[in-house]
Amino acid sequence: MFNQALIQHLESFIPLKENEKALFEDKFVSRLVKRKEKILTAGEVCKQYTFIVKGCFRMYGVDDKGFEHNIQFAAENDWIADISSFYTQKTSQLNIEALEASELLQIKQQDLFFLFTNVPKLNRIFKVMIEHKYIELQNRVLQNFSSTAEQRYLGFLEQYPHLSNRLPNTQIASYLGITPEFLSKVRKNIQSKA
Amino acid sequence: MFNQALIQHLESFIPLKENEKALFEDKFVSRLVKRKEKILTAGEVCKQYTFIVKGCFRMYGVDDKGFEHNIQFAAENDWIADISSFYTQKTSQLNIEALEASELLQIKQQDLFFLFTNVPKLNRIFKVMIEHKYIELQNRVLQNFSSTAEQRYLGFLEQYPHLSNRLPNTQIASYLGITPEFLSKVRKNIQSKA
DNA sequence: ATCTACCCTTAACCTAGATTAAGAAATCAG
DNA sequence: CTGATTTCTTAATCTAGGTTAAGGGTAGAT
Repeated sequence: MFNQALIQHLESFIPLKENEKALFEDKFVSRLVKRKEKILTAGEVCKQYTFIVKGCFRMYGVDDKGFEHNIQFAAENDWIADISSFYTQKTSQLNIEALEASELLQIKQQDLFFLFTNVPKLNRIFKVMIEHKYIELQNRVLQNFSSTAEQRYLGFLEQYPHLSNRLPNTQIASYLGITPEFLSKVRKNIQSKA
Repeated sequence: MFNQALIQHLESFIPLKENEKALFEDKFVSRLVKRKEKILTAGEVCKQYTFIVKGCFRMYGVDDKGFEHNIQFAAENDWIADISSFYTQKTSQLNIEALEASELLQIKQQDLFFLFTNVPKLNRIFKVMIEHKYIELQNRVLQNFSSTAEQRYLGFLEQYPHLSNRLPNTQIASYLGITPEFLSKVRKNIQSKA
């Protein structure tokens, strides 16, 4: 029995025929990962495109001083991959790590390309998906520019209410580009206003 | 006679047939703009996808204190649009302004969608194009995280050598997220090292 | 060719956020 | 259930980069 979460997600874009669903069943591989387990490590090539059935991940880079910087989070019914490395097949500068014990479905590059050829409507779906990802990333750039740490934190709470009470503050701080200590100060300051 | 720059650019992805080229000729509109002229103003919907034949543009947002923040530059043989607004047809938060007197080719959303339908390979071209844009933006996010202003400036010089000696420092500062005064300090500091 | 608007730099002072340290609270794995 | 690890917070001190102001240089429009 194939996982309904993925099919439902894809059909939220365009309905699929039974034989198309069967092709997916064939190519996606189910996998369980533990908390803190990495599904991509910097220096490797990103060979899998991952759909998250259950759980939560972060994608992060490490700077020259050894500090980690979260670029994005992803949870249920979302996709995660280093798109740059996946499409260019060059080594990735990024890591993808489970923040909770998670369940996922993965497809290899060559199998995804097979599906692009044999299920043409998948091109449209993935074009729209990457457009969404692009827009999300652009909003992130915009938000980073235009705000103090407090404004960015409030923006984050608004944009990711389902994640904000699920992620440790230390991970949120890393996403916002500030230290956990300063986030603590910011939170205190917000509370004293309310 | 149709503009060769656009055709050459598109054919760098996939060769086109004569009748396909004719369709482009029909749908793209040539336009000249002066320095400082805006081709998109925040609050409007981005209705045109723009190919730059000659000249140079910046895309920027304005924060709540009235400060401008450059998100990207684009010059000859590159495309510029607020992809978010263009695809969603919601009002844009961004402005696109000519930094030099420029020559461009524009296509309206409905005409581009017409071409997507009638020249199917254009879907592939635009999928790859947006993948490139996504990768560029992700690199920008990564670079912003991982560096001091000096490192980011050096990274900018490396990544955009053709633009760095063409743009006023004040625009570069806005891209890097620092003040022109501080960029001046950074430049001085770099020189005294060399 | 020249006037005007923009651009670059310097310097003195100021603030948001980093760093370090350390204790209390929460969460995870066995 | 319990010890081990992670997480959250506070506070003192420090620094990268912002702000303001002002002079000189450069490039665009007419």
